Amino acid sequence: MTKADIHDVAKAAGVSISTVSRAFTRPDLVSDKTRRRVLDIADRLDFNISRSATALKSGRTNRVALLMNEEITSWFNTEVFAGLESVMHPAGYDISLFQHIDTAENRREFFTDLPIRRNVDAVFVASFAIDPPEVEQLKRIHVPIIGINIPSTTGFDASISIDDEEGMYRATQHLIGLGHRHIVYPCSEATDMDASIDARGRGFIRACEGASARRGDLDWRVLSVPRGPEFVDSALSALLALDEFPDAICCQMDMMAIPMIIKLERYGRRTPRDYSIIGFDDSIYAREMGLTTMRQDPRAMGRSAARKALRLINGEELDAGKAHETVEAQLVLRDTDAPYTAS
Amino acid sequence: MTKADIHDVAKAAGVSISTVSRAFTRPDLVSDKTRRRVLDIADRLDFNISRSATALKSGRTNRVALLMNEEITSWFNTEVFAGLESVMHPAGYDISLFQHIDTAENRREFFTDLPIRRNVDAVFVASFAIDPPEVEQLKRIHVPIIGINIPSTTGFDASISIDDEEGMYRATQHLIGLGHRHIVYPCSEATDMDASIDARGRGFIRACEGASARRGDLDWRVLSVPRGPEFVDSALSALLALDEFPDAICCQMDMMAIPMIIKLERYGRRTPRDYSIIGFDDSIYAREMGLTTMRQDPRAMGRSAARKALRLINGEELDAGKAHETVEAQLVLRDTDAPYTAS
DNA sequence: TTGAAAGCGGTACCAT
DNA sequence: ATGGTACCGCTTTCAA
Repeated sequence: MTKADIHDVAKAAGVSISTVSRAFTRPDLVSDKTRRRVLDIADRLDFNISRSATALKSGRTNRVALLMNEEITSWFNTEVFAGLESVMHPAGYDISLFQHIDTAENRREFFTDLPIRRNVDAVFVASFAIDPPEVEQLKRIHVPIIGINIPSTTGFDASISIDDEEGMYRATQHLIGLGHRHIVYPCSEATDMDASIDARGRGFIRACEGASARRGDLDWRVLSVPRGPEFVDSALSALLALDEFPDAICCQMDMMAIPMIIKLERYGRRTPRDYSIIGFDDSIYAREMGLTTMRQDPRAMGRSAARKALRLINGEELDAGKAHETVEAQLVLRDTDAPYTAS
Repeated sequence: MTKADIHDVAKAAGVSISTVSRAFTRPDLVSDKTRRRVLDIADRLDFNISRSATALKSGRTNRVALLMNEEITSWFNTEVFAGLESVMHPAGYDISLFQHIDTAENRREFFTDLPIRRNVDAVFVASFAIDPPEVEQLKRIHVPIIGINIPSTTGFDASISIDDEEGMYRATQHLIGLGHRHIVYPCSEATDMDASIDARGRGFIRACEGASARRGDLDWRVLSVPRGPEFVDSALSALLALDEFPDAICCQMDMMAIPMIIKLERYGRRTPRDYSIIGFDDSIYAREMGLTTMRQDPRAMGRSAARKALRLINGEELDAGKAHETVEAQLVLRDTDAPYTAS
């Protein structure tokens, strides 16, 4: 017995295939009795509407693309994915994931082949910059393009981004406000890919330059180390190589701050007794560590982006001025910051 | 100008739609010259083969389902997903994710509605137990069912699982071998869902009972605390409430071990000076923490499961005895274990 | 090597 | 409320 199709169900139920179809997709157009019988028989026959057929007929694909810079396994990317999924899945969409749109080669391959062309109903771009020619190529697929944490909204139909620059500015201001005068910003080197990270560095610098101009006694510096699995150790050794250990450390992200706290403890440096440290993200273990940090909520961003996408797919207008959204990071005060005390 | 379809391309290239189709899917059947021209024009017209149409015609869906107990955001689930994705995506498959198949209600809903019926080419079940009636329902969709970390292979066409019981047995043996005689196993309460977790507890108990029988001087206990975001704090307070602080702590997972180390440090308990501790998973920050742990590689399991699925989808047989695989966890020695010394 | 045409499994318009 | 039917966009014989 091969799989039953719509005709088998129609026959078994003594109705036409139109009625079977309607019983599934427009139940209100079918009499109660008929609908119940049809659905019952369909269930018995293991029948279900084919998404491929529906997609073909409707001209939609019921699929969206998600472009990511690196891997989905990073905290940020996973959360974004979970947020998108929580809205798109119930709406009947699959998410087709394209990771590692990061190296020049991968990018070129993706943007010239454009494998998603005519095969997705929307495209999400998560946390990387695409340059103008790439935007142009993307637009050729003629579907909404929604950005998540993107540096420029040019070419995007909608977006939601965190204000990294302002967030890190406020984090730095917080440390300065506590009286710290020797502040270090350990970070992995800027890439032209990860705009979020770069913006954070600018926020740190702006806060420090402002404070310096106002008071003049601020000793601050950026400790830039190569990217890679060893970046924390690199930052750590750079930190320990300084003439004087800083009062305060402003971290590019929690993933820098958390191991750093653990390792500094092994060198006898304890927070907040010996130094204040602040993270960025409020990601895994931040709460357990008691890490003071700037919280962002990538899952909520994913949800918001998904809702915008659904509206655009359905041809609805986004409320004026609501297409592009910026959200602020929130300072979460915990146990790794304290007022400066001469030691 | 509306989107070009296969006819537009055919016309522009002066060939039939058959030739356009073949130029994409069976390039070898089309003359070089023709193929080049067709593909060129297709590109110019932003044309691409429709996956929906291909799927419909071929009877395949180019989609697989992934069933998860909780959320994709857990370390294990993310890694499994990444592993599956790395194989399935290049093979042309989307992964349709079904999270939270955990509560009785969600399960019932999923298994009776069976929304994936006739709409996926394979089903992956990640780290939860499905009971016999549920297996029966799943089988009604008549596609391969592949398990990842499942307690029983009954009803599955293929599977790959880690041997949690043996892994935790060896972890415990390691601590006993170091001379520790007072060992505690903090864990969150067993559920009938998460079989991995339960098996680990059994491994701990088996090791302890064995050692007790052999030598008799072992003081061991399981510290079971309610699940939830506070489970580490619950375990910690239970631990500190013991009459005597243990020599060694055997953790159900790294997510228990890592915060515990950090928090114990604040109570003056340092590892490995005051106690040994071992984790399970080798997940995030384990390396940076220097945590001695049992490593598992869920990403590799995802890849393996995906490869099995592709073979089954293509009607190939799996090598005899290779359908169901069990892998061992690996002991990773780092800095949180040391021989027992009277203190 | 290429073209014509019959479906794949539905949807939705038009009748009744 | 229900049925008949053209068609969605491609794949694949079968012929030429």
